[in-house]
Amino acid sequence: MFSKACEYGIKASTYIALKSLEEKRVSLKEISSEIDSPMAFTAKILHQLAKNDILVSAKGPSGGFQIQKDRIESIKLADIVYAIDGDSVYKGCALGFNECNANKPCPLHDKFVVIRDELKKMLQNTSLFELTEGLEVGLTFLKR
Amino acid sequence: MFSKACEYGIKASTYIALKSLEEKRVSLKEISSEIDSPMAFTAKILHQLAKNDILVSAKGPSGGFQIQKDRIESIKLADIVYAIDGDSVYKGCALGFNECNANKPCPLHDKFVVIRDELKKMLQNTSLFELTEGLEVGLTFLKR
DNA sequence: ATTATTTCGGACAAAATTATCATAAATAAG
DNA sequence: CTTATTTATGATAATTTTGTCCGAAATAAT
Repeated sequence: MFSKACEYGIKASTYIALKSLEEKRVSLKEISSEIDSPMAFTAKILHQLAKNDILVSAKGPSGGFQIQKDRIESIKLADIVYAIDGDSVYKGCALGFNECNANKPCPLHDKFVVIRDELKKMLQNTSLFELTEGLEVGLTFLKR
Repeated sequence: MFSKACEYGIKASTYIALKSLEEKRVSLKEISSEIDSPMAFTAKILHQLAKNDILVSAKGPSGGFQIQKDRIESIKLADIVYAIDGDSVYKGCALGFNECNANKPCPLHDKFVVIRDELKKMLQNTSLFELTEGLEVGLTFLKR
């Protein structure tokens, strides 16, 4: 469904959001340990998320990553997915056409668009804050 | 969403179904040309679908692939996807956990399950016959 | 029977994705 | 100012997926 990069991106962002809620900046080391992801690979993804203005990075001792507290509720999963995987999730054709639309649809188009749009809606409506809620009370997990 | 292999598998099966409706067997060459897919790679996928009892293959001159006419309506997309991609589409976690369930869910689990189940239902309810219908009347396409 | 055609099946190759490593750049702290 | 720490960045490697090649096996037609 999502690329590994995107999976790590969402997990990392969620963890960073959780810590940012209590004004804490977190290091790459802590992040990749807490979400159980390869450190160097995660670094690249975080860098990309920073470039896309989703999180803020700081170099040097006591540096790390953080999300502006007042944006944790307005940053949606769709923003993260878009920053990493682009719009493939939203525009992609089930059968792999570069273009596929009502005008010249693949045989699965109509049925697939319904699912794809639901996914899109879900990602656009789900904020980082929502994802932190379950984590905070130990109801959901970022690693097994 | 689906692997390339799966995309080709669905397209190929749909084309074979279309031809099988008029009692015609089709060659690999014709198939890969009609769905615009790499021939040798498509061969492997077709072979796998044959092994999984979704289509029938025949060697030798005038050989090729075919689907039993009376099964075109009962073979669902879910069968094809399962034969090629396994159950990852149905059991996969949005954030990549090997296991992810209500008991120990990832932060996105509840919202994702809704989408995943819709996809599952759609695939289980869509037959090859349905996909051929639009093709026959030139409303849908297998290549652009 | 021989031959031409077509799928079968394994080895191999290319491309894309995922992951690692090493070094540079920034910066906080002493 | 120096040092230790941490992110930034590009090169490289491993893995997975996608795709190719070629000979084997089957079989229809001559």
